[in-house]
Amino acid sequence: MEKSKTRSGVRKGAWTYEEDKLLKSCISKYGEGKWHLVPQRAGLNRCRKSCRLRWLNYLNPTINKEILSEDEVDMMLRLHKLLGNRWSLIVGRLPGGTANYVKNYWHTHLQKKMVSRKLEESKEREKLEETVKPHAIIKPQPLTFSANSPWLNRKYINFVTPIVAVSTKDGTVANDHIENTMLPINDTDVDCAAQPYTTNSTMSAMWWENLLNVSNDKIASSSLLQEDDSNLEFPNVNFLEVPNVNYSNWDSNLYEFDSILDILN
DNA sequence: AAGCTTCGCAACCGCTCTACA
DNA sequence: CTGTAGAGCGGTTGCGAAGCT
Repeated sequence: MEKSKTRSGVRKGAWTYEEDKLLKSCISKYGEGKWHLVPQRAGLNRCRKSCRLRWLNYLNPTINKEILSEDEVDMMLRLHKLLGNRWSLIVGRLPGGTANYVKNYWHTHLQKKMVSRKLEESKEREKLEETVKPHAIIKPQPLTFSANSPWLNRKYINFVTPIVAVSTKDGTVANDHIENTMLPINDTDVDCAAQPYTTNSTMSAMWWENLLNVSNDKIASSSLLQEDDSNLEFPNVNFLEVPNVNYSNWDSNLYEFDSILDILN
């Protein structure tokens, strides 16, 4: 650090006891803030930034100069994970600290800790990957039908009953979707495959058989089908829309997010 | 004991944000 | 809307103390 003066003649470098005394008495007299006036008021040959920094990082009596406890260090790690290098926000949760102190502490103590922790984690992950073979996951696949499929051809499924009431977002039922409509297997999951609704148990069993035997090239996701009608191998199929989406969970998630922000602010 | 290296922290710098004319 | 000044923040620097050889 240069102990010389700047071009404008303002002093730089370490603060002397006398300078500290002048700054302290100035702040106690006029209070914090209006830093551009502080050098003049205090009779200091320092820039306003330097005065502010000296007060906030060193002279302010609210600063807690004790060594951080384990809990506080743990809190700092968590907050840093959450907020990144936003020291002013982090220090807001660590009473008595200063942003500069927290920043310094992070760079000198915790950064290494974090690096070594990450290294350990990646080693453990590598070990796991060596010993544990990944499972082949068999996911249920949605089913598509060809236009000639007997399941959807009226001459074969004339016994199939009204197939399904197609809900609209406002909850009304569109009766003109009766032909070739399909019930989702589970009406809470719009991504699931559609199953023709039939009162005939043999037909139902055959449908399931068909589902299990279907070749991969016949598989398409229902979401894809919904995105673009041109992809429909079977364009007349209508899928149930979720009639009333329950946003209560979303609301509660938003509430939790707000709570986090409240804590941080 | 002397010289060198490492570490911790105070302080500076440059940039962004905000308020106001 | 734009320009300007003050305030604040995060990155970086460099001094001095502590530790090591």
